[in-house]
Amino acid sequence: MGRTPSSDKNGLKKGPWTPEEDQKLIQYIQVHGPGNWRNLPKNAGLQRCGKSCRLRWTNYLRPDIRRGRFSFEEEETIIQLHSVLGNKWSAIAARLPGRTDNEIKNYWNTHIRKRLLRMGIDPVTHSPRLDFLDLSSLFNSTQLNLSSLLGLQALVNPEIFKLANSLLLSHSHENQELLLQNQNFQGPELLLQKLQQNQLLHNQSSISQHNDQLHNQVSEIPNCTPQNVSSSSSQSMQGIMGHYMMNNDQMFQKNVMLPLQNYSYSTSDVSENSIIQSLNNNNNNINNNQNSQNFSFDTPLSGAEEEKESYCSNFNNFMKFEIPESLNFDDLL
DNA sequence: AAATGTGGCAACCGCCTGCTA
DNA sequence: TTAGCAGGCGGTTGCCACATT
Repeated sequence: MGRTPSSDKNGLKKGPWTPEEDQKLIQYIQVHGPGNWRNLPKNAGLQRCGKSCRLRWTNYLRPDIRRGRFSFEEEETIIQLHSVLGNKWSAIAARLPGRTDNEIKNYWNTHIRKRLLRMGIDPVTHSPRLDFLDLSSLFNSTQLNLSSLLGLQALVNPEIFKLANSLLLSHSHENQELLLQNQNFQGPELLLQKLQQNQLLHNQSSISQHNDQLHNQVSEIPNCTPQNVSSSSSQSMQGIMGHYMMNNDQMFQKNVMLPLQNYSYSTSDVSENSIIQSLNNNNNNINNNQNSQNFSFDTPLSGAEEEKESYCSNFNNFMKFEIPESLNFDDLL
């Protein structure tokens, strides 16, 4: 693992550490502490640069390192922190005891990031990627206003559009004016951008008030029936989606943005209480397995993933969509 | 069984920041 | 004030293991 053992021009060894080197480093630090990293290798009898010793110690040998799979809670924390902090791995690691920035970075790049991409979520902005469905041409070629957008109601969950409309009304009259008056509507990006901006800019009390409304409205959404979903993106939605159902402030993103990417809708018999409960229990232990469904996946699930799949199934059943192959948007608009 | 592709991850690289003389 | 240095940080590399063809 790692790089081929080699030496640099100063005769210092590079590449993977041997057990003997690890032992030397551990023993030295246990006795003397790390002290000056530059002097450490010489004092410890290691043919390594100080930097290499420091990295080996902080990323692998430190006794408080927690190794093994990331738990569901850890993964949730990483996603949430990343949505706020970005690629500040050390800052994220500071909130995950026993995990190193390097480990978190690797986990993000090899697991979380890929899954977000499969879900059509931009791993940088944590927002839905509209290129996921490439609707730009559709919207650019059609004069669009809010009414026509809401005309999609026949195709998607009507309650979601009701929610979207309600949000537009409650958040800002600007939205309506923008959408209804702008005959040269620039496409879905603008719509979503404006909606998100208004969501973000709304003051705290309004958000609080709005969250209550959201709860009431979401609780009115009829029960849904699971439907076989063939696309990989839909499958992966059942995992990380857990994060996006956690935060009430992100409800809008989940209930409005994501449905816009997934046009076909079907209802299922998920418990509305379980949805609300999930929304109200961010980062708390949730063991609501009564509505768990069995799904097939491309790869075996880790413990954390299995936990998530079960945990998220309620919401995912609720938010399951398909894109009909024969869909003709011109007719709809 | 061999070749090829892919995922995972430890380790390296180079830039940045803060401290100190 | 500034130059030098140590440590921190994020991005990238490249090998190994496993899966797929």
